Amino acid sequence: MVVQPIRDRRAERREATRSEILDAAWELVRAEGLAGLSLRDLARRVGMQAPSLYSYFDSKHAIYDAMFRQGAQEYARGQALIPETGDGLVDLKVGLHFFVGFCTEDPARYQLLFQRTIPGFEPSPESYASSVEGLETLRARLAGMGLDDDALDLLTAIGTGLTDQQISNDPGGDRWTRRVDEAIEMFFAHVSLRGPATRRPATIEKVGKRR
Amino acid sequence: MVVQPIRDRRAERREATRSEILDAAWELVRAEGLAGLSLRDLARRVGMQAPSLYSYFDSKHAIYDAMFRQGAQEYARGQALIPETGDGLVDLKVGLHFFVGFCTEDPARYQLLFQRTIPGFEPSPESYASSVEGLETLRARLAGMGLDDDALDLLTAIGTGLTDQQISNDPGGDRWTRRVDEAIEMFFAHVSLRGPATRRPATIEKVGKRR
DNA sequence: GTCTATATTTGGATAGAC
DNA sequence: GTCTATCCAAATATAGAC
Repeated sequence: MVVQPIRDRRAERREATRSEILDAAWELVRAEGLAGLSLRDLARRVGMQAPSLYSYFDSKHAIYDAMFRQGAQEYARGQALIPETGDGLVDLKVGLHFFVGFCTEDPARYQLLFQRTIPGFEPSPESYASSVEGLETLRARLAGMGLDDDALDLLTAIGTGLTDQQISNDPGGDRWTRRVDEAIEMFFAHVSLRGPATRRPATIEKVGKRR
Repeated sequence: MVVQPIRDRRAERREATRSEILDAAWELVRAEGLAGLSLRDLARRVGMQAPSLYSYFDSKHAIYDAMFRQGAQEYARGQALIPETGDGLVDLKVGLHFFVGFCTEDPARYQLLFQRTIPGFEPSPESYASSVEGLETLRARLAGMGLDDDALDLLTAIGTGLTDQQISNDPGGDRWTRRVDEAIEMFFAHVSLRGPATRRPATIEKVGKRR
């Protein structure tokens, strides 16, 4: 028989309020941009005065950290839920649709998780661990298809490239997201060509101009 | 015989100071991040007090705008200087090396030109025109190779993807920049396959999770 | 053109009453 | 736990003397 642990109503209440604050914070950054999060505005949204927030979070960075953690967990959970068919091409397409969709549906979250543009903010080790989880799931799946870390790097570049162009140059549209399938076909054909032992063609030297 | 225009020494001096201020602004954003540009710091770097800057620029945004214009002109000039061999594969490689090199050598400039993360800042029409120039050059070159705007969009996604991953996850390194050649080979093989009239395979539906 | 002085706003954070 | 009051710092921008 399972012993019911004693409920701590105070702790439950506190958690509920924390969660409410975080929800409001997400709303705010979606509207004002990630850097536009201010404690005054945030407090007003939940019907508090700014100093009251300090009963729930030690600092503004602590709020960012909790948001980072939430976002990373959402990503890892979504990633884990992607069905696998065994057909590499199909699985890659579904996977990239998930990634690009996840990022473009909330650019502020994308910025927080993948771009790190908040000056002075670094996720705590625990929060960072959550973010590694999603990438590891992806790495394992690719490995199952016989693809190594080099292929992973190329794939993530394609994913962030489509995402970034979509967000920067056609927000709310689908000028780049609609090319996910084509991009995966291109990638798939490419990695299908090279076996385990491959030599790379000669490299062109970098042509750059200094200011 | 060419008539020498009368030199306006005052205007020359003024232009020199403007230029000096902009140089200092670039140094500052490279060190502190694009959003970290403050008029106090900037003034101190050129031996002025903050209000004196208003003799040269109407506002902080005007400084960003001048920087945007400079960056766009550098990009357009560099783009125009890229030699063409007529060998499509080689030309694409050289072109992407230029783009990725240009972006990664100065992430703050990349952010200003291509990502638009400064809240409230939009380049003036004249400055924006400079930025379109570079992209148009690229478009024309691709057209010369028989590649349309769809191919252009895919190529820019690859370029910004490699750039973004490099800057975000391996700053100063070459984990992604060293894959430029491979990425172009992948892209080239892909666009070589489809002729002018091509049908795309069936599309996989988007799999997304809402928060 | 450059300065000092200042207005104005806004931000994060703390002290202490209740 | 929540509030008022306040501190402190930093930012852009303006006014006016020199």
